[in-house]
Amino acid sequence: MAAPLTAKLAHSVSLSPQEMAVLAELQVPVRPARRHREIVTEGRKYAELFVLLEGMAIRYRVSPDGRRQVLNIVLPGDLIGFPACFFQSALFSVSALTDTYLSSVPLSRLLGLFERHPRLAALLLWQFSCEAAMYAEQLTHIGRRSALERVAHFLLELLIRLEAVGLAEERSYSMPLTQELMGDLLGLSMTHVNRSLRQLRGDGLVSIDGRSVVIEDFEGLAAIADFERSYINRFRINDALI
Amino acid sequence: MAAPLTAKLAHSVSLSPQEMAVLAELQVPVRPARRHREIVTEGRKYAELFVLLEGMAIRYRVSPDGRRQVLNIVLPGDLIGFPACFFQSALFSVSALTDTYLSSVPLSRLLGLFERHPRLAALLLWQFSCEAAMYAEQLTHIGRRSALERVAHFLLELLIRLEAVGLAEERSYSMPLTQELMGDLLGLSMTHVNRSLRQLRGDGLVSIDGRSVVIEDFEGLAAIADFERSYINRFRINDALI
DNA sequence: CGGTACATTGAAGGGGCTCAATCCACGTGG
DNA sequence: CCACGTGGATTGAGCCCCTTCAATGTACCG
Repeated sequence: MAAPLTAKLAHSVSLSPQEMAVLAELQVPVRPARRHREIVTEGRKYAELFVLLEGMAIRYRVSPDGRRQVLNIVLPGDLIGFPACFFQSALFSVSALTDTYLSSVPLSRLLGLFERHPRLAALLLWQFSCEAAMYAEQLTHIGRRSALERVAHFLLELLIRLEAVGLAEERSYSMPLTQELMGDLLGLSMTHVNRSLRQLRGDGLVSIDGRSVVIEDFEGLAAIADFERSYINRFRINDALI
Repeated sequence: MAAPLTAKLAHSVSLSPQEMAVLAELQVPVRPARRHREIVTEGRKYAELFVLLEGMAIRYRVSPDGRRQVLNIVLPGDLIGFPACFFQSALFSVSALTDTYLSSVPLSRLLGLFERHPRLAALLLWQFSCEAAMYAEQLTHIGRRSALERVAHFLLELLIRLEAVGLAEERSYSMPLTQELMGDLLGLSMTHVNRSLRQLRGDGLVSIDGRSVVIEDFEGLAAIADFERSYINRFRINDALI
């Protein structure tokens, strides 16, 4: 099993051998969670964070009347359990999209890190910030964009995020979500997600065959979605921190 | 000038005199920001957090084509600048709704706190979690609820939040947002916000006269909005932290 | 007194939803 | 090996919620 959290952080800062050792300790022991299994359950109490080592998951919330909102997708190296473990009970659930491997970090150990490894603490704060910022981004998309814009943006954002963790080729990847889940993520009905995808396909911007997605015209999609090339850079860490 | 951050945290945990002293230091010196002035500007770099001591503000984002999304409302005692100060440049702006007073906390001082006052650090992490959780909540509202539900929920949520900081009576408060801003917050057009408010007024659920809002039928609104009585408790701190 | 900010209301159109049927791939058990 | 069930994708028809555009009212302020 790789150490995706280490890899992710090493992209942004250079880690000392000691820091890498501490991070490595956060990523063991490894434990599996199978597809469709809940990793975090809304309403339950947690005193730990999880590191997603392999596979994918979604954060989501189901309202009493059954409407489901997917908040975002969790990729390898991401932390699971912020903000959940800071509350008396988790405010939303996390469910494995594929078979996954996780490690668990007790809250006490996390807080200990903050005392003893201030630089790592800053990096973890930054990771928490990324999660919060992604919710805020998603809010602007759902609140103010048309269905076609949302779908186009989603396809590009996923390409960039998957690429960053080595799960996509230059212009293609395997779609982890069903159209129904895409709808729940984008605030659309499944039917309309399908129609939007059809239009993008019809316009030659993307090819979809089963799970396989090929971005045929990045610029064309980016123009529809108002997608920034430098998407990933928006989340760059403040160098005053390190 | 009061110390609203101290007051807010003291609601959840009992603070030692020393901790209260440290918190007090975070809330000086005081500096004003007038109505409509930007406190944080998207794209700029920050190496500090702000504590909102008095007045209100909004977090928001404007897309290149002019569409604006208000993320949420900032009340006294709230921290401004998470997640902004952890990034190379702020991802969204914060603007004063009223004349406000702020204090500024350099990032280095914040990180120092994490080393020297672990319990306060945990409380600050919890505050960050609250902000992230509120974005996630807002996502589920905008993504999956009708206009009437959103407006009703907003009116109740604001009542509870304002009450918690002493800015509302038991069932009335002064509305800090224009209908246009409500629209930008709820992902609706201003026109439709107006119509939704009219319907709620027509049904006798709420009275609105100028800025003054009176919740005439809490239960009726709560039924429409699927609002939980214990809204504020959802964000209760994990007692394993303290 | 004119200007600006905000609220209000109407009319008309469309984007996205609901409901419903169909199709396809796949796995599973008889 | 086939029948069947299941999960997912696709497509059509109709409609309604919400948007856009537009006009008007009203309070406040320089």
